[in-house]
Amino acid sequence: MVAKTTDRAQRGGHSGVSIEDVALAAGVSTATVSRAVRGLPRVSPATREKILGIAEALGYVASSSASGLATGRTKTIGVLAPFVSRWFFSKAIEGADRELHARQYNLSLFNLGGHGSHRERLFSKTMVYKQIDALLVLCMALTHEEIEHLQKIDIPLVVVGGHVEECPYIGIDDYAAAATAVRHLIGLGHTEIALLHGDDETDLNFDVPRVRIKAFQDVMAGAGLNVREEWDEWGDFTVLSGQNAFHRLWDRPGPKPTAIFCASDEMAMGIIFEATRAGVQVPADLSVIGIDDHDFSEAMGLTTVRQRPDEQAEMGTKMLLDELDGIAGSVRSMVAPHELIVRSTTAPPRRAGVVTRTDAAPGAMTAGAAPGG
Amino acid sequence: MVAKTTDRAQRGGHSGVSIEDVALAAGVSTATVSRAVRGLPRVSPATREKILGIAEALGYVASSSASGLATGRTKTIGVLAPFVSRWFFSKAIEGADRELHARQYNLSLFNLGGHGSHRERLFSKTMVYKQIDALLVLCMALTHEEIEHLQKIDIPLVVVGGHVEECPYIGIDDYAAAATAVRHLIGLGHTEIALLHGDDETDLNFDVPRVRIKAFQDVMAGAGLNVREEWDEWGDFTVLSGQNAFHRLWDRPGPKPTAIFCASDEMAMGIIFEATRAGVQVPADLSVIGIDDHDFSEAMGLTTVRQRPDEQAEMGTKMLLDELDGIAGSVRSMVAPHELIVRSTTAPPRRAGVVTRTDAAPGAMTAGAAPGG
DNA sequence: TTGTAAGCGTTATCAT
DNA sequence: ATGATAACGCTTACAA
Repeated sequence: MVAKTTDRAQRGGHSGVSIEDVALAAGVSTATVSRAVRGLPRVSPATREKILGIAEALGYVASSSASGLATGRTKTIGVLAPFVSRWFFSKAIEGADRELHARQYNLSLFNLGGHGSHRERLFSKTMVYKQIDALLVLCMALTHEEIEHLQKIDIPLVVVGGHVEECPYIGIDDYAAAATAVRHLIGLGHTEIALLHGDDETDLNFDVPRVRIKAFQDVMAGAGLNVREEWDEWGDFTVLSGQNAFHRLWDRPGPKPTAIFCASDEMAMGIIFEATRAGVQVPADLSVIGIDDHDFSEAMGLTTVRQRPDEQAEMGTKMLLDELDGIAGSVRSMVAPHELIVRSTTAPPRRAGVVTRTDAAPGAMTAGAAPGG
Repeated sequence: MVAKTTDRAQRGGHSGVSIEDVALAAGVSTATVSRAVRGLPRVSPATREKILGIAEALGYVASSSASGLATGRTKTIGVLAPFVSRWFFSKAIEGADRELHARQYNLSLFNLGGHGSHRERLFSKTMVYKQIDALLVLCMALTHEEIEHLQKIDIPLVVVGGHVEECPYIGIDDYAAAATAVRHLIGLGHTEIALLHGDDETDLNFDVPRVRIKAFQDVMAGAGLNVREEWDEWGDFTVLSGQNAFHRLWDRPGPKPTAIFCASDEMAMGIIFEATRAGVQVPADLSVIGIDDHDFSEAMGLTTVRQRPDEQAEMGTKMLLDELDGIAGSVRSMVAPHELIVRSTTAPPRRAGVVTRTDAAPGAMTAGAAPGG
């Protein structure tokens, strides 16, 4: 015991008071301190109170490394994300954190960088293995190798917002959500509808964009509507890619669509900004609908299909933690709700024959939010 | 050694292969394995290669708890943030992650919830103590008690984006940045300038808003310009608060400003959306400038003063890690650069006598990005 | 109710 | 260059 202090000093002196210090001060064994501070039974109220008081006074906090080593649990769950500053991901992280925080777990963030072959990306079990008790994967495009790695690590796992083969999954029904959006446009009377999807040109496992495309095509076909090859545009879910898509669409000669379905709100905003700048009025000349209900969508009046990544991640985290708590079977796939939110970027198309670029539709605004380029 | 397997099974079986398994398979001691896998010297090339091969084959990954216990370092740094899904914070987290990832550290995220007395908020050393090697605090308003706690934890600490007494700090010169914005407006010829600041009505330690207000007042005074009491509005840095501020400003009778300086881009966007909706043209009727250079600012054409939270956090993280690497004195305060980005939401004021609500200024857009509310 | 002591998987010291 | 071995601080049977 005296030697202890000496040893510690010799080894460079890890700071902090240990369980033994508390035990000594309280005149009990470390085992009792351990039980007391963790609120376990088998400690008399008197000793518990005494120990807690001393622990508090000494500023004792258990070493997570030590208890992790002893129990085999780190009380930390990992969150794997391709981005952190994009809407879906930052919201999801926030949601996961809520649940984690409430249940005294820590959140370890692993940002892998976007999906795409050109990005540097070292994903190995080394990163996460033995550091976390469970893993929440956010809408990642994963290679087969990565998926294998993941599954070898034998910890609870759930993916939010994108399917990964063989893994439990939480997210909206992308097909239904996209179909809802397209039907809204068709219901308004549109027949000339463009698509701005979010495919990335890689071979990665990421089916969200494809599912939304499929829904678009099916609904259009189901309504007997023509899908024009040249109105099929793509982006990478960002505002900028939406802006670029607008120009590709409008700079090309030929007829223009009266509505466009965008696979994300951010791309929809890009369309709107550039449309405005080009003198194309929304929704008079062009109806725009997205998917997400981004933080800015309400302010912009964007019609969209809402989803709540925070709630999805919160639910996923809850499942993970329940599983760790011994409730086997807690982790399972689940579909999250979506909801059509009609605002003011969608309206019936102008009647045919009306000149497209001059007068505003009744009630439409004329001031500019995207001041001269 | 044979007993080992048995023990493990008895105790519930922590999975995974240990250093001893590798040592056994390689016919060397655990000490040698430890040196080999960590790339330390004093291992012959031959044995090293052999060990590495076996480790790889067995899928060995060192237990972070065990090495954490042995070394006293967790190889993870904590990031404390009041929000994660707001621009500044998500960017900062991304920046911190870059540096951390590059140097093989983990990032543990602690989301404390916004500053403000009504929010539930349990911040104690318990949260972070003995779990992290260093702490990066993101622009938090901290109570005195919290600051004390922080300082008692004797680990490297740096705060990014907001001053905390006695702590090393990295961030832009808020006074200069705000002054730059206001001078730009004045340089354009504006004299009727409103302020949308971001004060929160709490007693917390958070001086960024106050510094920006002071700069506004000083520059106005220095230019001999009048600061109107009723043009002093506040928000909480969000788009919505900017929208609300616009209405408070415009719904009141009396003269209107020709320009407004907003303490953040998001609030500036709120102003622009509502101005547009109300038929107030930007920049013809109202010039708007913000601070940040938010992701959407370029798309919106927003004039602003750019700052780079990711780089600030990256720098802060680098300092922290250098300090941990034994380079004493690495952690120190530093001012990050800012830069005026002139886009298209600022222009000279209309000349007096011109009717305010009818015709657009030459070249200004007339289409609406905020379709009929 | 409390204590004893054997792990947990590494690292680091000191021999060899 | 390599190996024994004692920490590291905590948990948890099991004994008392």
